[in-house]
Amino acid sequence: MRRVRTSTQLVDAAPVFAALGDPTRLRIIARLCTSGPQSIVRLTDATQVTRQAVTKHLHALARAGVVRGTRDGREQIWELQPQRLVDATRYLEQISTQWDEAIARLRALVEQDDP
Amino acid sequence: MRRVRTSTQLVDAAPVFAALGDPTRLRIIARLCTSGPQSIVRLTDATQVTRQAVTKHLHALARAGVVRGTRDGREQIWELQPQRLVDATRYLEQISTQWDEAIARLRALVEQDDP
DNA sequence: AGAAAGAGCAACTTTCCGGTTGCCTTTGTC
DNA sequence: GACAAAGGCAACCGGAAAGTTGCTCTTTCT
Repeated sequence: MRRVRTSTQLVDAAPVFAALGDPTRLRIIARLCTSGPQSIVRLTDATQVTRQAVTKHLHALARAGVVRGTRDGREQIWELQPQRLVDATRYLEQISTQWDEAIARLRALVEQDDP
Repeated sequence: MRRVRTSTQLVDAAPVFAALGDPTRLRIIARLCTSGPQSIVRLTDATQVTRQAVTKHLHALARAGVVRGTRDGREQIWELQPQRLVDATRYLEQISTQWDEAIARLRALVEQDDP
């Protein structure tokens, strides 16, 4: 089974960025990574929306693989799953690198024509 | 004028991630950074949607500061504006770092209680 | 045992988003 | 000047997404 690498990367990256593209979700993530794993109610008072809204956001983040939830008694504990974030970082770095190279080529071309 | 740094960063970061959270837009960005600045029609045949759809996406990207367009004759040339992407990368790195530190603190706590 | 805390499920509303179609303006070229 | 190429503008549509409210269920605590 052959796969085109760049295309696969691209399709994989979009949902992660989409998951990060909401201020409430970003706030949840920030809270999760400063204060560690915690329950929904604790996460809720970090935001300004309902508990159910936070629940939906957590499921969205879980669908993107950014977060993981485990049951503990009557509480559901959510924790960060940083691998996908690292992947996203790599992807952005790669884009910046490619762009820098393109600019370098362009500059070389210009200087060659007009030294 | 005083500003809360983390909050400002958070609010600024969300629109950039939202802009990156669409496969078609990611494809446009990839095309822009491999093949350099180019017009809408050239960008359109890198995707599988209409020219107007591409135009909308470009405006969305411009609103997020990821891309910039200049008029040249009857063509509109769009080019990447990598600063925001670099900012986004920094933000993700910072989150990962904070998370690692939180994990380290947690581990230290556990080993202290149960050596 | 009974109350309260934590959470899940479902329905509903409102707004936004991706995409298309249709038409008009500007610019370049023969 | 006529025609084609590039693009802007506006209306429209279907679906997703964010958020709320209301109810139920399980677990814990007293």
